Amino acid sequence: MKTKSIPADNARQRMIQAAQELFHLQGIHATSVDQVLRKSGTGKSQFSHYFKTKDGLVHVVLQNIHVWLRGPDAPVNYGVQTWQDLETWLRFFVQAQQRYGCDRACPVGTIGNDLSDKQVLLRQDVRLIFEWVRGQLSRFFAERRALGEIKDTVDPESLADFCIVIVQGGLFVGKINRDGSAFDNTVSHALAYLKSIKQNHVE
Amino acid sequence: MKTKSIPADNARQRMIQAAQELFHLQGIHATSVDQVLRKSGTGKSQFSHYFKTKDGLVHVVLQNIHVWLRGPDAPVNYGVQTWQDLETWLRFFVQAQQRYGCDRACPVGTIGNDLSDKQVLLRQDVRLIFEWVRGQLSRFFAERRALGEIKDTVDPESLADFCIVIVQGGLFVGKINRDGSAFDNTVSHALAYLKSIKQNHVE
Amino acid sequence: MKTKSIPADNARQRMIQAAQELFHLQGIHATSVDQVLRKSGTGKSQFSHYFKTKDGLVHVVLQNIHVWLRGPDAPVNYGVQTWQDLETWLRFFVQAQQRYGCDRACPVGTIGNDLSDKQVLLRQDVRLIFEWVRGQLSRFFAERRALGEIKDTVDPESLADFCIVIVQGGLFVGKINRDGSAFDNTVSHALAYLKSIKQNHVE
Amino acid sequence: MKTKSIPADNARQRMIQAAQELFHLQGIHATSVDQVLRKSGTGKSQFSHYFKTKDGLVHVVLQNIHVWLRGPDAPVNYGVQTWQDLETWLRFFVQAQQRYGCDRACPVGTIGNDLSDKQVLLRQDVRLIFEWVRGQLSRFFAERRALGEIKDTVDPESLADFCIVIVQGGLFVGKINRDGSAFDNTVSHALAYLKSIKQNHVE
DNA sequence: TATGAATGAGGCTTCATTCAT
DNA sequence: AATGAATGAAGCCTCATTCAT
Repeated sequence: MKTKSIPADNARQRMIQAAQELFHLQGIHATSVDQVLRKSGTGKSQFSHYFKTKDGLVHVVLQNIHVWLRGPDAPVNYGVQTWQDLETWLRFFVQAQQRYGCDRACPVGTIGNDLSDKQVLLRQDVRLIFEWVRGQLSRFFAERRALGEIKDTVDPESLADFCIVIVQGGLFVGKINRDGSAFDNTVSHALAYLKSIKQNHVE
Repeated sequence: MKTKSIPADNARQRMIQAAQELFHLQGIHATSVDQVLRKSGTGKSQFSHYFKTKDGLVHVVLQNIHVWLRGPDAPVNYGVQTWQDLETWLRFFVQAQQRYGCDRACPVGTIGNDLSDKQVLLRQDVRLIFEWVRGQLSRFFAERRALGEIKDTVDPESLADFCIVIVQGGLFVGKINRDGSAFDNTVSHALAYLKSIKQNHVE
Repeated sequence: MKTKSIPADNARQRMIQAAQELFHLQGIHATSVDQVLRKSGTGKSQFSHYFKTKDGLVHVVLQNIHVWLRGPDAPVNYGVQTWQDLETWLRFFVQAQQRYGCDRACPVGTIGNDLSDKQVLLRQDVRLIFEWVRGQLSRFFAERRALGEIKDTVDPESLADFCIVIVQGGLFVGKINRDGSAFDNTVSHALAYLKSIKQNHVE
Repeated sequence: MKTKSIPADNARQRMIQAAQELFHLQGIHATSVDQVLRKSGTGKSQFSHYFKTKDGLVHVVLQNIHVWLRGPDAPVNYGVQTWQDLETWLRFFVQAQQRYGCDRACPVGTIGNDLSDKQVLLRQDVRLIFEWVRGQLSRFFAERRALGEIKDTVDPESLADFCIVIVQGGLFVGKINRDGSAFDNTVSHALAYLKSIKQNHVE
C-alpha cells in the first residue's frame, strides 16, 4: 500500500528537481512552468495540485535548497571550523562553477536576483538562506577572534559579508564572462587578506 | 527642418533611455518591448524601425552605456589615477545603490546575467565594457607597481579582477537583500587589503 | 457507530450548503467545484462520491431548495391564504434582498438563468419549483375569485405570473443596481393594482 | 488608401458584434474570449490589441449597446411620447423574446447580472443604460401627470421602475421557462394597471 | 466513506515580431 | 519617419473529472 503510493509523490519531487536545475541555469523569469513540466515529465495539473502557482514552486525549491545546504548532503561543508575549512569553502565555488563551464552562478542568488518588490515571501526565503550562511561564517570568525587569532578591532560579521560578497560576485562575473579566472584571482586575494589579518596574531 | 528632425531622433533616444532604466531595474527577461514603448510613449513600429528586434535594442542600450561610461558624463571617474580615485570609485557604487533604495545592481552586469548561450553578440558587448573597466584598473595598479608602491609579486590584473568582483558582488548582494551594509563592509575590507599591499612600499 | 456516521453525511450537507450559497451569490458558471470544496472543507473525492458531476451537485441543490421552500423552515409562507399573506409574501423578497446588501437575486432564478439548452433535467428542476409557486398563487387567486373578491374576467393564473415576474424582476434589477428601491416601488404598484381588482367586489 | 484601411477596423467591429451576441445568449461567464475570436474569425492578439482584457471587451460592448439604443437604429422607440408608444414599447420585448425562441433575456441585464462586486466600472456602464431608460419613462409619466392624465399622488419615477422591473422580470422568467406566456400575461396586467391610473383623469 | 494524485482541455493574457499603409 | 493592425506562439492558471488506493 505504502509502496504503491510512492510514485505519487515522485511527480512532486521530479518537478522540484527539474525546476531547481532550470532556475539555477536560467533564472526564474527565463524558465517557464511548461519547461519544468516537460523536463520532469509531468502534467499541467500536477503542477497546480502541488504548487498552485509558479511562485509556489519557487518557494518550495528555495526551501528544498535550504534544507539541502544545511543537511548532510550539502555539496560543501558550511559549518566552517578551521582556516583550512574556510579556504576549502571559498575554493569550492570556484571549482564548482568551472565544472559547469561557468554557465551558472549561485542558485539562491540567481533566484533572489530575479525577484520583484512584490515577491516579499520569496525574498524572505532567500534572505533566510543568506542569513544562515552569514551566521556560519561570522560564528567562525568570532571564534577565531575569541582565540586571539584575529585583532579585536575586526568585526566578524563584516568578514562574513566580505566572504559572501566575493563568492556571489565571483560566480556572477564568472557566469557573465563564461570564465572563472577573475573569481579565482579574487579568492586568492581574499585569502591573502585573511592571512594578513591572521598574521597580526601572536602565535 | 531642424524642428522636424529633432522629434524623430527623440523617439529613438526616449526608447533607449526607457529601456536602459527598465533593463537596469528588471533585467531583460522581465522587461517587455511593450513596456519600453509604453514608458517612452512611442509606437510599435518606431521600435522595429530603429532596432528591428529586442536583442537589437539591448545591443544599442549596451553601446549607449559603453559610450556613456567612457565619456565625460560618466557617473564616476573610471580613469583612476590615484589611490584616492580608487577609493572614490569603489565607494561610489555603494552610495549609488543606496540612493536607489538598493533595488538594482550594475546595469551591465544585470543585462549580462540574463543572456543565454545563444546571444553571443550581446555577451561580446558586455565583455567589451567589462574589459575596458578591467583595463583601466589594471593600468592603475601597473602604474603603482612601476612606481614601487606595490610589491612586484602582485599581479595588477588580478587586483583589477578583485575590485570588479567586489563591486559586482556587492551590488548583487545589496540588491537581493535590499540592504547595502554587506557591500559597505566588503568595500572597507577591500580598502584595508589594498592598504596592506601599499604599506610594504617605502615612501 | 452513530457518532461515526454523522460526520459522514455532514460532508454531503456541508457541500450542499456551501454550493447553495455560492450558486446564489455567483451563479453556477462563476462557481467552481473547487470553491465549493474549499468552502465546505471537503476533499476532491467526497464530491465525486456524492454528486458525480457538477450538474449532479446543482441538481441536489435545487432539490434541497425545493424541499426547503415547501417545508416548515421556508423563509416565508408560500401557502398564501389571505390578501395580507400575499402582501407579506411580496414584501418579504424586498426585505430579504436588502438584508444581503442587494448582492443577490432569487437562488432558483439565478441557477435557472445560467442553464444552457443542454441541461434539460436541471431546467426541469427549476421549472418544478416555479410551477409549484405559481400553483400556490393561482390557487389563492382562484379561491378569491370563487368568493367573489375578484372579477370573473380575471385569470388567476395570469395573476400568479404577474406576481412571479415582479418578484424575479425586482430581485434581478435590485441585484444589478445594488439597490432595492426599484423593487420596492414596483411592489407598491403591484399591490395597488391588486387592490384595484379587489375594489370592484361587493363586500 | 482609406478604403484599404477599412478591413483593419472590421476586425474590431466583428469582435464586438460576435461578443454582443454571445454575451446576450450565454452571459459573460459562459462566453470565452476564444469563442468570440472563433465566431468573429479573428486572432488572439487582435483581441488584446483592441480591448486589452475581457472586461475591456465587455465595456466596449456595453458602450456599443448604449449608443445603439439611443440612436436611430434602436430596435424599439425608447423616446416614449404617448400611451400607445408605451404599450408598443412593453409589447415589443414580449415579441422580441419570442422571436428568439425565448432563449435569451435583456442583453444589458444579462451582462449586469454576471458582474461581480469588483467590476465597478462595468456596473457603472450598465447603470448608465438603465438610468437612461428610466429617465425616458419617468419623463413620459411626468408629462402625463402634468397634463392631468395621472393623479398627482403617483410618482412618475416609481412608475418607470415598475415598467423596467416588469420587462426585466418578464424576459428573465421567459428565458428560464423557455416560454413567453408569463411575460405576456404580466404585461397585460401592467397595462391594465396603467389604464386604471389613467381612468381617474377627466378627459 | 474517504483520500488526494492525476488528467488534459481550456481559461485569460502577454509576448516578440511582421505587415500594409 | 511613422502608424498601428495583424500574427500566432507561449505565458500562467483554473477547470471538471477520473483514477488508484
